Amino acid sequence: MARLGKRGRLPGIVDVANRAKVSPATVSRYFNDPDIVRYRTRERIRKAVEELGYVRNRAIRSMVGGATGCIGLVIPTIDNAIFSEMLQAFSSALATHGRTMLIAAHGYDLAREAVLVHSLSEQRVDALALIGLEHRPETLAQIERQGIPAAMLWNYRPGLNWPCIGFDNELAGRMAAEHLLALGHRDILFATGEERSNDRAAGRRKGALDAVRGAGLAVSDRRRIACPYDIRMSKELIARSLQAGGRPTAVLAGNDVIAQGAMFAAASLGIAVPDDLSIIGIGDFRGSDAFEPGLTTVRVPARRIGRLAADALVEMIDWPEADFHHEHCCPLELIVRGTCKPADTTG
Amino acid sequence: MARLGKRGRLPGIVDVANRAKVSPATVSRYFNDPDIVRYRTRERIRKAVEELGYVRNRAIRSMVGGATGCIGLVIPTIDNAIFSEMLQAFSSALATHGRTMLIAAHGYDLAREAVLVHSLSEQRVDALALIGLEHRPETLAQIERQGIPAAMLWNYRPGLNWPCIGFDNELAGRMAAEHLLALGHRDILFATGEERSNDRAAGRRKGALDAVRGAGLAVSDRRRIACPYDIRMSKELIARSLQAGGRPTAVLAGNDVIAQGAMFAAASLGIAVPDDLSIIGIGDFRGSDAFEPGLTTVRVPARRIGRLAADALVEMIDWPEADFHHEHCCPLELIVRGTCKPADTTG
DNA sequence: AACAGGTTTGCAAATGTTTTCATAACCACC
DNA sequence: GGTGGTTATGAAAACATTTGCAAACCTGTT
Repeated sequence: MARLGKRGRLPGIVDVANRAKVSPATVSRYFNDPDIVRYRTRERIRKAVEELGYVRNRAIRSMVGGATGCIGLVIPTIDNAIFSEMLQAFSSALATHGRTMLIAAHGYDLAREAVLVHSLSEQRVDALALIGLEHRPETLAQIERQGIPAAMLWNYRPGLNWPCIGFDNELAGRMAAEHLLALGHRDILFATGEERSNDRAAGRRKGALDAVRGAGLAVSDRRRIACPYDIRMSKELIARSLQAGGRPTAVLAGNDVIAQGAMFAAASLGIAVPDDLSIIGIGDFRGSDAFEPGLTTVRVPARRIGRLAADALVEMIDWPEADFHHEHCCPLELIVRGTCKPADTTG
Repeated sequence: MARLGKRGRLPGIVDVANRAKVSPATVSRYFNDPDIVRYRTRERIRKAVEELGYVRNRAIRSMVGGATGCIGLVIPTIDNAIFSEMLQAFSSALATHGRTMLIAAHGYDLAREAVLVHSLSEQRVDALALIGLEHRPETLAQIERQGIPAAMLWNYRPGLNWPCIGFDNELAGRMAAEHLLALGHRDILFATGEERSNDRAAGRRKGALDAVRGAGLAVSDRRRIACPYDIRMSKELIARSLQAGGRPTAVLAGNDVIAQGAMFAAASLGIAVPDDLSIIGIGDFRGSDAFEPGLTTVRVPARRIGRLAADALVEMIDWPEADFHHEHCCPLELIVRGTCKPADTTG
């Protein structure tokens, strides 16, 4: 099917070797361990490479048991403010290690995730990063069987037997809830993310609900809605909920996009934030600080996770014997800005 | 340096062949062109593959002139709302063709772009997509020498001798300006993107400025600012400009992020939009419609570009002889929402 | 001039897959 | 059972690189 096409035969390592009057072996060493080849020889090779426009084939190294320099990332979706911050950090950290990022998105479908992992195995990625802790058994089996170093990102649970770099999503939910409780809010609308194939959203909801229940409060079903990851849809859903009689005094949003939707919902209904309604988010996305008023939120260390994950995976590739225990639970931080104020307790 | 590590020897095609009592050639055919192998044989191979957990090595195919199934995308930054929409579309369109996306970000640095293209060549990507029309000569030379099918995305200029799929950035700027002019605005603040290594931002500014100058208006330097791609910084820059005496009646933002910054700047200064200030953006990012009021903007077909680009590249890979002339100038659309109203011409 | 010790280099085998060409198996029909 | 024409399979070469081992080459010392 795939034909050779226009690209005539590209120069190979032997072409370079011939031109530089050395053996292919030496050219190989020139690339992989330059220090062991003599300066004079090195210069000759450099020149030959330049004249021929030789580009070495890294893909092929997988044959000889070598590394391809590609690291795979399997992600629910690219089109997501907070993931893309992490992505950017991950990819640039990888670049500093001379690696490239192979990316595949499954659209919050764990069955598809399994096929993506398989497909990335076919490319012989040197390592693999997955989002979340919840995966199909065949996905995990595949990774183990292939012996690919892998890490799970974004979510954290102690005592997992996989490297994992993330934060405690339950804690995030709890922190948001506790802030609201501390401000005296007793009637809170929980607008959390959809939980299909998404253990992060589920964790946050659980944490938030546990906190308010722990405070002895009941949460009616009317006060719990699941929002998609989309400002406009969140806005509509929340607006509808806010219009139904008996308005809550606060909204706890599963992430900042939902929180932003909540702010616009309030604006569209003429509800003043924070005077008539408090709103808290989770994430602290870029731009959340620019809102008017600035969004109060729980900051998630997205860039940090990306960077740590890249470093950890590269370490696992370079020292396969060493048995690192990569388990980072990154700290969360409550960022108080302008969208929450004490509940009116005069009622 | 790179050791074999824990992954003991993985089963290869000959292991499968032995177990299935066929030759490696047949196993190869089983994967690449199943129809030509007899059903009974196919079944035997299927079983052997399953029992051994064999995963074929696509990376190695590059050796035999085959395709790796990887398509490279070189992008200024991943962490950008509008690119990530395009990215998502590109990657899922690629997935439907059974390809994976190798991604590399250069941070608006064309020198780094050149090294990324080289590094992607080393991975033997089957095709390459670049953002924008402006690139280092060595970048282009590299691509041509390697004979890699390539396309330039996002920007469009007719008569380029590279495949290109994008839209007319000058036109986008002009459309925005003309909308404002048609509403009677004569004093406009131009808050466009930074132009270092960014021909898209430059084009938009030029188009906008040409339009107002064509209408016989002069634009003072005070009315032109360059904003980074960041809501908060845009907000600050624009707020500062708005506070300097003689407030404009409208802001033309180089993209929706800047426009959103402008909206918050106005909000922070107590300036009513659109009553006291009109704002128009370019992009129509996800969420721009949720703002209060909804952002008037020029819609850029990000997802369409991603999809078309993926299709075009795959076509170029599959039929290397065919001389397609891939040149798509995607249409723009003015989306009128609530942030612009006629200028108060009573003054 | 010979030698020791270390540094550079070349040879050749090995790697996992595809592909061309030739051969073997199969099928339908006489 | 033989024949001709497909169709399915196998053998072997080719692909671009790495690497263990051994040979060649230096540099300085006796």
